[in-house]
Amino acid sequence: MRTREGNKEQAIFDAAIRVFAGQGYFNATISHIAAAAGLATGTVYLYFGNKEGILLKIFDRVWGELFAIIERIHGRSDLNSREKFETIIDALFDYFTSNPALALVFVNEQQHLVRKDAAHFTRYYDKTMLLSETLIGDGVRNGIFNAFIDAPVFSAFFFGGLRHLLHQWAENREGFSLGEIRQTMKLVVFHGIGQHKG
Amino acid sequence: MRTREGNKEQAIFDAAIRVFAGQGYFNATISHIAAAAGLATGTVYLYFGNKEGILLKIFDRVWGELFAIIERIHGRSDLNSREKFETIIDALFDYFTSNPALALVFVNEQQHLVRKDAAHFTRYYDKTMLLSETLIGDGVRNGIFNAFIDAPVFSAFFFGGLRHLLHQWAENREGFSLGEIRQTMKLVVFHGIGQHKG
Amino acid sequence: MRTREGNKEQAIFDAAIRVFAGQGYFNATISHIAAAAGLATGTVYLYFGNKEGILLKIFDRVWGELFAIIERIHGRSDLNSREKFETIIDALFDYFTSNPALALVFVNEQQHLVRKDAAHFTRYYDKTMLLSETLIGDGVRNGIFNAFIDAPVFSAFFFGGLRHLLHQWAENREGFSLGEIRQTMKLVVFHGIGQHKG
Amino acid sequence: MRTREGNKEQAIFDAAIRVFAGQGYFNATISHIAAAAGLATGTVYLYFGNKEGILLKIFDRVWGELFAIIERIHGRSDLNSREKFETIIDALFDYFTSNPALALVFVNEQQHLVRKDAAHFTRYYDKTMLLSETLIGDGVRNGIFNAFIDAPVFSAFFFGGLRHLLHQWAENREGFSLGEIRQTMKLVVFHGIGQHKG
DNA sequence: TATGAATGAGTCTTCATTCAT
DNA sequence: TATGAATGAAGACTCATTCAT
Repeated sequence: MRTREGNKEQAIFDAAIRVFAGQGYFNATISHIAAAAGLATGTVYLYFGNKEGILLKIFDRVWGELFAIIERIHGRSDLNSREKFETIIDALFDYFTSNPALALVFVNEQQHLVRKDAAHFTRYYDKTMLLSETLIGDGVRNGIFNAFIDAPVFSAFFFGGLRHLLHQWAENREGFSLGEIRQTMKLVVFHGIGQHKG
Repeated sequence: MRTREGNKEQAIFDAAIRVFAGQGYFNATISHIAAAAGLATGTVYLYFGNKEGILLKIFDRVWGELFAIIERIHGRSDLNSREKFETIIDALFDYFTSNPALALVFVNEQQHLVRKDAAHFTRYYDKTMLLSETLIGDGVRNGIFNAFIDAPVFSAFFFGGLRHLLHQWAENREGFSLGEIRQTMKLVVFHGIGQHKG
Repeated sequence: MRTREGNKEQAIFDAAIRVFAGQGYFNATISHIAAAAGLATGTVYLYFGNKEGILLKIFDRVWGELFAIIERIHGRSDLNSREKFETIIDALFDYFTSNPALALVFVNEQQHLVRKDAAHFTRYYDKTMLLSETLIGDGVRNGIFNAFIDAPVFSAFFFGGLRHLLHQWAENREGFSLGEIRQTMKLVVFHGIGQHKG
Repeated sequence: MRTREGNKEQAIFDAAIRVFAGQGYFNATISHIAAAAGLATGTVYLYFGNKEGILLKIFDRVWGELFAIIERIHGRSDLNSREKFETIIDALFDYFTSNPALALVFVNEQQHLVRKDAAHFTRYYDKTMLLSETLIGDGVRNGIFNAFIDAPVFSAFFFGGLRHLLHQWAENREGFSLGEIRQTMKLVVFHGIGQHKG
């Protein structure tokens, strides 16, 4: 028989990320993805149930990995709350650094899946938010973070800001320095932009 | 719905916002929009060149108005930089408060237009970012803002955070209190989440 | 607006009968049917939900009309059981005489619908069989029909024979004389092929 | 299912009958048949040229065997015409009794092959009809059958009736008793349903 | 203008068939 | 032979857009 040489599923997966990133989920066609993977159209359906299934798998994998990363950092006892936040920022950027196209898909195409199966997709997001809120709560208790912060609102704000920066960077890697981004985020998140005398 | 006296363009405009917000630009059909406006399918094409044209006009109008608002606040001499930022936050939420559907369209569907005509669409965004950067620069010069802040990065972070909160609020107005959101944003942006003794 | 001129639904209906008769349901394509009706492919979907829907409507209409015909004859008090049977034979052939293609579809394509929705499609058949069985029961009671006949089996046998003759005639109208068919059926059904002396 | 020693062609043959009977020729897939035979998809093509070839072989075999059966009975000198007919009825039911699925395929799927290669497929049918007509001619000559019977029409009627009863029985073996069916067919065919006094 | 029926290009998806192993 | 992964042609169906009224 014709054995599976190489990893075609991975090839489709990668091609889909590139194509979705380049033209968006709705403008992308299966045929285009197949061609980008160097395969025939029908082959895609040997590995994925349908177009949406590809996107689904991308998000499942990314969210799964991101959540694992965050959870691991969250669980570390050698870091205080502030250091955890900073480590998370670094880890997230590290995750996407080698694959800007993936960042674009992650940032741009989630909405479609949420519409189709909100329950499935808010799960990861919700869990992540929860972790963030716990982290803030811990920080407040330890006197590291301000007690006046509304954790859910801050978490959403933080996630949105991070997401947008990721987007800007992925679209225009020359215009944005990753180092600058990480640094600024850490500073802003911790100190705000306000000048505090003393 | 019967259309009010010749205001068909507005009817289509409003219907499109509702439909785009509800199902997303790509899942929305012209016929559905027409029906939501109480008009026949073909009538839509008397007022808009094509489907994309509707989305385009929505964004042109929203960005135009948002930019005008921000510009006006930016120009006020009775406010210092911090107050300007806070006023802008309030103004933006005020703008969308009466029309959450518009917020959803604004937050979710811009990417499509950027893909089609990046030049057109980054113009408004870029101008807004510039204004924000100027504002920060002023604040730094006046000792109100920290000098270590990278203005472009902060502006993008701020925009992203704001956008996401807008999204969360629009999707789930019971779950998020606008007052809480505004308050938290102001605090976080200015003070950060870090606890500063003294 | 472009008003519905002629009866497009009927045109599609008729075209579908011709195409289904000519190549069979599965070999027929919507595009072919549309072309046969002098319309664009998409137009078919303005009048029928999908391909199966066309076949369904054909069968619903034919069965409805056939059943009405049979029921009417069954209800006549001026005919005895034998005359009713003979009148039914005539009426059925009359029904299809002007539309042999319809006969072919009726005879060849029912199986597909039965597979999809047996409940829906055995209803008509079952009702018809019931009518036939009642008719036979009446005839037996009146001493017109033999008491030894198993009504359900005979009814099915009769239906099958009729159906096949319809098929043969529709496929090869020169080879089979309708008059001969009707005459033979009546004789066979009533007298059998056995020679009875005396 | 493990294939028994090299009898793969038969395994495919049998599996195809089951699958065709269950879902119909057009809904059946080669992969499904292969799986039902416990073989790989490609293996099917080592034994059959293509999908249609499987159906073709089924019909060729069945028709060949049925024809042989009928011919043998037809040639017997120890039976008169009536007895031959009755023996044929019994033999046909005997043939399918052990394989209802085969009956369903035989009854439901012939039309497809006729469309593809009418010449090939009417041959068997025509030969069988001819035999039937000869048998009737003999009976008439011997005073056993009525002279007024149109032999071709009767033969077709008989074939159709038989086919349909076979179908009903194969689909619903509990509902129809084979004994009842045979008995009724013999009676109806010979005596008709009419009550003959004296 | 307004209508909504008609169009047909464009896509997803299936599956008979091929082919490298 | 046997396998089952790979192919790609074919077809159902959708929907933005057009157009006759």
